[in-house]
Amino acid sequence: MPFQNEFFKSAFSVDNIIFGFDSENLKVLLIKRAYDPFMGEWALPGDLVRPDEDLDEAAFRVLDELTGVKDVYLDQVHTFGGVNRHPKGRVITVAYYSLINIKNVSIRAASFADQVAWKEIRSIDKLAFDHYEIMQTCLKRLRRDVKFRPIGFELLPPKFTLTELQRLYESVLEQDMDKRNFRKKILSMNVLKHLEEQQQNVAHRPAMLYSFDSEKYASAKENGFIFEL
Amino acid sequence: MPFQNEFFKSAFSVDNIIFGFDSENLKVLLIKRAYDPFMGEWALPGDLVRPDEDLDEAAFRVLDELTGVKDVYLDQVHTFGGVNRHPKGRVITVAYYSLINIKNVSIRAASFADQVAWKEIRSIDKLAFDHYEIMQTCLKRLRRDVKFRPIGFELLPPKFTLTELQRLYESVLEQDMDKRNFRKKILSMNVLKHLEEQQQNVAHRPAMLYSFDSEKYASAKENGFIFEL
DNA sequence: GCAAAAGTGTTTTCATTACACCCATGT
DNA sequence: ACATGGGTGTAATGAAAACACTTTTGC
Repeated sequence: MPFQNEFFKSAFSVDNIIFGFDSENLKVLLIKRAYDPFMGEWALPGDLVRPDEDLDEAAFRVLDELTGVKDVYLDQVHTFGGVNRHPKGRVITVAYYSLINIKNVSIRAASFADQVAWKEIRSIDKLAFDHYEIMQTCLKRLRRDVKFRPIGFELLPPKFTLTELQRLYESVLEQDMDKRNFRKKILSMNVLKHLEEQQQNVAHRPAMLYSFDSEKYASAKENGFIFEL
Repeated sequence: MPFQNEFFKSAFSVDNIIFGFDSENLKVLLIKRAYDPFMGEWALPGDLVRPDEDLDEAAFRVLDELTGVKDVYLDQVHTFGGVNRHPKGRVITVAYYSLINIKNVSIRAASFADQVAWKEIRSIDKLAFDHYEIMQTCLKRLRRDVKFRPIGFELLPPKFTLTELQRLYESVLEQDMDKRNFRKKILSMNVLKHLEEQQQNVAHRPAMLYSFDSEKYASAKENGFIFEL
């Protein structure tokens, strides 16, 4: 299998679908493109992978440049390689999705973007390149993953109420859930730490705060426990 | 995001994990490499993606060249892009897995391989490049998918007995199942066609033959039915 | 005192598991 | 007649779903 030059006329990129949650709706971070092609249109943040960079590294770099956050949940989803997906040449792109707490982040325009903004998922109906398809694929993946892994917590602040957690799941899965059953189930999993702390300044009975207990989760998983919502 | 030349010094390939089942064990199709690097070692079949070829096309092509079969189940799994995964340059590879009926296939050596052979999964402990890791990732994926989609049938001949189907699931999932419960469940899904035909020449009561009924499955799926084993 | 969300158990329904014997065929 | 795998039902258990009222706070 000798290497021929024609095979080296291609490039690869990563594109990030960065999900966030604002206590109401599931959102995704988009950029307005500053260059052709698709100048002025909304697109997923992404970049070409550098020659000395692993794929995951590239995805983390894009995320960091845009949001300043590191150490977040990030997972590869799918690689899109249609011959004509990029008008300027053969570029295959590896799609990643990440989950971040929207409040920890002050987004900043990067070199490749005029504007950066959180957009409600449901309001998006087109994006540059094949990015709309990529977003839908990642959304589908998120919906599947969130039921089988405790990743929802990544979208919330460290301390949260059970109702916030429920709203998050309802928003991601686009289905309502029963309050009592939700609590029963999530608490029975024994992955939450019940804090001795309440909400402040709310015009109703204040809710107790919880945090995700990664130690409990790790040891439960050791014993064959499977998170499933 | 201008295109710079240094980004075009890389190549991408596809690698196929081709699963088969011989009524006993889960197997995977491997090649013995005819060229350096890793000449003489067992590896996954794969090839560089051609400039005018979609990723999926490339995966189908590799499969076809090796086995002569088309129209089989094939799914993208993950993209491996470590900087040094290929000793001769930057090559990222997109891994696919496919499921084929081992008896329909007469494997043939391809240009890039001396030998081609079905190897029992459990007997494999190393492969060229990062192919062992790739195989493990695909195996994990197969084990997950097979529980949620009716893909197991792809590994069997068109007509099969319920026991064969059960052995397949046991072999893929590496766990024994109860005969009565397995039958009850798979039959209650209503995706099998009960044929008026039996096994021949077996030294025991002949089993009834079944086939997968893709029409029943399609219409059940329309109505929100979810296959789950 | 009223609005707003928090918190809390029981019953019903359904799916999963565990389990043992007779049947049809080839040799 | 014996060895081999084929084929069948029921009872017990546990998980999921449905469902309504009291509590605490801010205004």
